[in-house]
Amino acid sequence: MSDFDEKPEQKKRVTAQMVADAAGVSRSAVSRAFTDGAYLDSEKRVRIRQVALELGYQPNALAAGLQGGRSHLVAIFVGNMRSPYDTAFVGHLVGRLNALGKWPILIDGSGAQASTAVEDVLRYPLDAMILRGGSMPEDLVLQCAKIGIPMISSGRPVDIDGVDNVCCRNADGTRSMTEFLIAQGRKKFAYISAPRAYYSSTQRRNGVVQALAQAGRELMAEEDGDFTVDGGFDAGMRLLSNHRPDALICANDATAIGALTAAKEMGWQVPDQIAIVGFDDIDMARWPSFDLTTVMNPIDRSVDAIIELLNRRLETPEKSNEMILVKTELVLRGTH
Amino acid sequence: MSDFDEKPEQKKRVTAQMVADAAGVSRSAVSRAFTDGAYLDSEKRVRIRQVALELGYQPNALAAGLQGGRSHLVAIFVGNMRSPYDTAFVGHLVGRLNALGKWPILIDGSGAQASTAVEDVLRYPLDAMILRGGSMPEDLVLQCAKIGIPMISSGRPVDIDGVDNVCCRNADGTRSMTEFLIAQGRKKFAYISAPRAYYSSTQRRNGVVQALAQAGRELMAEEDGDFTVDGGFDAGMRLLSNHRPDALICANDATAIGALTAAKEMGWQVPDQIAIVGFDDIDMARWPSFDLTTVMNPIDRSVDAIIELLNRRLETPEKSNEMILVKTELVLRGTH
DNA sequence: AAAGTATGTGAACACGTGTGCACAGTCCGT
DNA sequence: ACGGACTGTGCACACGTGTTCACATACTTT
Repeated sequence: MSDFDEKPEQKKRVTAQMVADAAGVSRSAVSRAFTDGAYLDSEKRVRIRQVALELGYQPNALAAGLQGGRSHLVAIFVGNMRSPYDTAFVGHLVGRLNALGKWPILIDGSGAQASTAVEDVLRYPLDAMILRGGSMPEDLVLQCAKIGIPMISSGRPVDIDGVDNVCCRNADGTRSMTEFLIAQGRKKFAYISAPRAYYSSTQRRNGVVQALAQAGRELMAEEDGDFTVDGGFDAGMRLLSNHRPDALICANDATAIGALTAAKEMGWQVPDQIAIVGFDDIDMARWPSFDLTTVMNPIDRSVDAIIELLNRRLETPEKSNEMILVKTELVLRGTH
Repeated sequence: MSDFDEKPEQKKRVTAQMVADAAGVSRSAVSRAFTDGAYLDSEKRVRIRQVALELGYQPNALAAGLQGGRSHLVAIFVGNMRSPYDTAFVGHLVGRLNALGKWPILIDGSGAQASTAVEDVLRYPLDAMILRGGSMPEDLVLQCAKIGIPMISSGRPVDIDGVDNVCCRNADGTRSMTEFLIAQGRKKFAYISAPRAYYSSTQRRNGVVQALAQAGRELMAEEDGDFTVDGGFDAGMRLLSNHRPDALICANDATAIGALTAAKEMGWQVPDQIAIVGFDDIDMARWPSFDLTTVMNPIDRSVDAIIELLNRRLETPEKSNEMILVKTELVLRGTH
């Protein structure tokens, strides 16, 4: 019947005490073997780690986090998991956080249960909370701030104590794009926007209007999109049926791709009759079918900024709020 | 000088003991106020929760998880954070997990540090680990299995004890698509694949070959792509320069979109001269510029299956492995 | 009125780890 | 030879919670 015993069905997690017993040392020694900079005979350290490896031991992060230090957990609230830009953004961010030894917990901000999800995740002592686009209800932001969780918002500035911001220079981007198109000889400008709730669309529109005003011009037409390809397509159809602009600036790339498709379908020659440009420089903008001229909203630089702010905030929790503005760049392809 | 005291700079987390003191009850009562099904006077319960709300108290999930029950943490290993299909998949999955009260920790499998990241995240007592696409090194899979962490793999079957699988019927999908195209009168078939390392590409190719064999035919041409639009574009260029097929089946939608663009650029009439079809039905397949006929690889049903397997595995940890096969559907649009 | 039962609550333990503190042992300088 | 500096290690405490157990109180039954 010893066969029965041979399958211990080890379901319990291996604990430091078991390693200590197996290696003939105290539990403290095991703990020290896994903490850098702790006093421990180096030969003993390797022996302990060897035993730990054989037993499959890993320090329990829950117990360690309880200890008072950092938990290494970072929540990411992402407003729209469908948007190509946001998903690409989150992809980069996750990679960087992983490399830093931080663990990103994702919260889908588009779901109906987003508020309760945020509320519940606060049961974990988070190192930080990162907001990507979308809008987290203000009372939740305040609650996080009250609890003392560092927050970093990207894509929509949040003016609350304890919240750092990373934002791209939206107006600068569309302003220089508009100036470029004016210099190129374009005269009749139109804009496809996004709902007012999207902060960045308004900013981008401002840039266009400012550059036009500087040149003594103004928008000849305007339509409402919704940051999606379908929305851009519909808005493009409506706009190009009623007006004949020679430059169409869109609130983002998805909108521009939709509008570009609509224009081609209606028989417009791009870029001969009309320039159509977007904002963001998502992967699809580069696809040969679109070859979209656009304003780059640099993901890598924004993520760098987030990581930088995160490190600074963890270093000095009481520091004053910061806002890092990320520069845009014109990406000149085939639609201007 | 009382002003000085009024700003306590409360940085420490509120603990159950503080709530107990403030409410004039024992700490146990506070704990019970937050656990469903615990004996506690209902009037007292609401009073405690009221005090907790005012103080901003939330039970510390780290300490609670230490208690022995579930940790509610679920790791998601995602092979490629750039792929539109995978990111959409993860988006859905995150939403569903949030609604279930599980917290998804993301691991970027494409980074160089992916292995150590997986190793490190195992310090948390995870409820489960979900693999989406990509390939997690086998030794890590075995390590997870040894520790006893339930694993669910999606997109690439893993035949290891303790690993459940969700997989779409790749071969069935391309087989019925091929049969459909044959019935439609197409005769000369070509295929653009992905590297052999991608399990699903091989399966999809098999479906094509089987359907052709059934009709007494075989592939007339074949090129290697890499599951990306650029790869599909290049492969399409090469293939269509040297052959004149009337049906081109691609390993996934991104490849098909690239090939479609190449075909149009070379002056091919789609679908009159050639049918070009993909696999997955990503958002972009629906975009008006592509209007791609494809095989739907249903994300919602796959995610449903994952959630189902997760629940069953948590219910009965010792149950035998399961494999759920997800049915595909033809999506007939404009490129056939 | 006594005995039994239902209800509510506090004390104490367990979870697994990091670390301050005290102590043992070794090496060096005078 | 002796005191001091240095190195290495175990003990014990703290972290914040869920839960068992015993106990106190109120209520019902014979």
